[in-house]
Amino acid sequence: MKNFLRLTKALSDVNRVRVMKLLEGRSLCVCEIREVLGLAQPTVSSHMKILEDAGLVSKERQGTWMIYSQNQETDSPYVQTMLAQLRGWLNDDPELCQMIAALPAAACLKVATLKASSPST
Amino acid sequence: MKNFLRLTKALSDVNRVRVMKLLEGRSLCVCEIREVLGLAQPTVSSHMKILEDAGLVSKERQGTWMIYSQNQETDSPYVQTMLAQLRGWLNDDPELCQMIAALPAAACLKVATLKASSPST
DNA sequence: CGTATATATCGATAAATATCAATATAGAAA
DNA sequence: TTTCTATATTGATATTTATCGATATATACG
Repeated sequence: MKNFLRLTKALSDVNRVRVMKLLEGRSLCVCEIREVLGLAQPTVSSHMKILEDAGLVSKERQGTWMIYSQNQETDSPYVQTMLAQLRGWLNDDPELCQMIAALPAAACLKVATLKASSPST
Repeated sequence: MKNFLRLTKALSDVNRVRVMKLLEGRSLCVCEIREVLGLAQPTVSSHMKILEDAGLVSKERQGTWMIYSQNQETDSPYVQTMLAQLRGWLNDDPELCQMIAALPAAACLKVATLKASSPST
């Protein structure tokens, strides 16, 4: 029950649902999420911690950036089901469409990838 | 988005989730729910209104009782999916099992049914 | 009609939550 | 090391929410 409630509570805030839908497109760093949602950075970090505790997202450090992704490798049936269902839901939400369109073309990620695959080593 | 959040918020309270699981067994009146959950009657009415607004339950008056049921006839895909999934979830939750066991054998409903099908008319 | 029972609504209060400013931490680069 | 950038944590505040007592409503029964 506790895990189930962690999941439903995580998905009961509009900004956290937006994050989950944005993460369907690609992984995002905190600064990108902050930009798109128009929230303060600590607020975003707080939301991401709640999503992580619910098992909905995983994170990976890339230099100073913390890259958040949908946690597809979860072993929670609740999370598995909700991630799959969410993918088919809310796809015509106008505000969400606007946010996805406003997402820059992976500014942080591009740099991070460039650095990771840099031929300098 | 608004409807989706109504659903997740409705399912983000432990007592409301308990109600939904209890309603899998049979319909319940407010007084039965109050008894099993150990909450005050206005609290239960408040919870049931939230579940109803989310589309998760329907109600039917039978005399002075208000009988609540799972809203299987919903046209919301969110609700349809969650009702179906919930049925397979939390079935080994010890507290829930205890509550289901503690449910009297449809005291209110029996009387209501007796009256409804009474041969006195 | 008045009484009794079940439920809904109202009003107040306590707990939980979302938010942000300030600060701390961690890694990268000079 | 020092500095810079990105993120996390802390502390305070405002909003939301869960809860209950008191009251209102609605139905059944006499």
